[in-house]
Amino acid sequence: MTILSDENSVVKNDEKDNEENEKRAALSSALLSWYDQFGRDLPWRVRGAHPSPYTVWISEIMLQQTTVKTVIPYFYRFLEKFPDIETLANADIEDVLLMWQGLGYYTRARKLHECAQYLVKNHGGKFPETYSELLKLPGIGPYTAASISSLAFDKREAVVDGNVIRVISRLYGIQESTAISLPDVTKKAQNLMSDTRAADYTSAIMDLGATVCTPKNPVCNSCPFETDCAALSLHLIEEIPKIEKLQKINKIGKLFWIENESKEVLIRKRSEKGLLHGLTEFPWEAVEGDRSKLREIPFPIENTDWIETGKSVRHVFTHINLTLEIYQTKINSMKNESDLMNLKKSGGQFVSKKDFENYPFSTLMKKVIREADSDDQKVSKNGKKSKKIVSKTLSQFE
DNA sequence: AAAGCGGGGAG
DNA sequence: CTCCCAGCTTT
Repeated sequence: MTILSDENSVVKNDEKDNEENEKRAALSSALLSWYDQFGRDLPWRVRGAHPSPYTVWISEIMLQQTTVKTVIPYFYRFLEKFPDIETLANADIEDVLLMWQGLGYYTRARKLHECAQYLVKNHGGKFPETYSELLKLPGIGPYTAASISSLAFDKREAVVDGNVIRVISRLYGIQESTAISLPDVTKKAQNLMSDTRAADYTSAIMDLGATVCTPKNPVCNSCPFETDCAALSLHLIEEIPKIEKLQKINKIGKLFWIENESKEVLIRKRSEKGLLHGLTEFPWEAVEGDRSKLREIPFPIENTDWIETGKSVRHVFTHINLTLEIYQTKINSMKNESDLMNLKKSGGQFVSKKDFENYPFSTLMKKVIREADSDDQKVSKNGKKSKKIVSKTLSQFE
């Protein structure tokens, strides 16, 4: 190679870099113009100003794996009850869970509480501004660290979530046969980010993914990237990004609705580990597979009739399809004295129905309450009521 | 790197 | 029904 050609090569690369930079700047500018005109107005968003990090934080945590529409009422209620970091830090975790009930992924609420206490203890009750400091906080991962840093503090930190992965992988025509490379997407998203309007860029790319570059039926003729989108020109919009789907398992189980003579119902607290940990529930047991694997009545109470109500509740988790058949019984303090003692010893307690509102139930248990608490019995196909007594003695217990 | 973790609404 | 939404933590 001659010196001349080396110089040419360098010049060529510079020109190429300049072209790339201009291209990115043009895309970024187009995105921001689109946002100025079509961006959404959201409760946690302040046009022309930056929301507080607390506001951003609460909304971002709530929005994880759920939808804007679902979050909005929770957001208002939560901020009214816990208006700032210190109030949240001093709150009882049970009250935080109560505000969270029905929103799912309850670890988020626990980490929220934990993080507030951490901030009070270690950061003077204020949020740090940098990505790396934010990343150290409980419950805050790469996405939320970037979102707080950019939205509240206008730092140039690119968020990467499902929306961004979709927009970026389509724009650049990333069509991996396996999983999308997160570092690759992050780098491209970071490059695309505006130098001057970091916060607005974050809002803009999220809005684009949510309203235009949607998973199904994207509105490409309204997209600021229409003429630049690789996936669109390749006719691969519906194929990108490629998502692998996971296998679901079916579970069947029984749930036991036990009332005492005061019409109070037995509840208990779930263990602190695993699914729905720490939430309130009625006793239930489920197994994988079909109902032949179920134990008759795994809940040992003497001298009582268990009633198969014919009612059942079906609930779908991310990775489990669950069906619970509801069994009922009534016990009283005279006939079931030792049972009552055992139930209390194992963590059960009787609570009146109107006090249910003071306990954090999952949506699954709320379904149970709606079903079990209705007086009408389910009528089976042959017109007969399916309610029947299924067990009378302890001999059928294990 | 993979699995676990909720709930809801759109199509 | 299926898909997937402003992800994080644990193993």
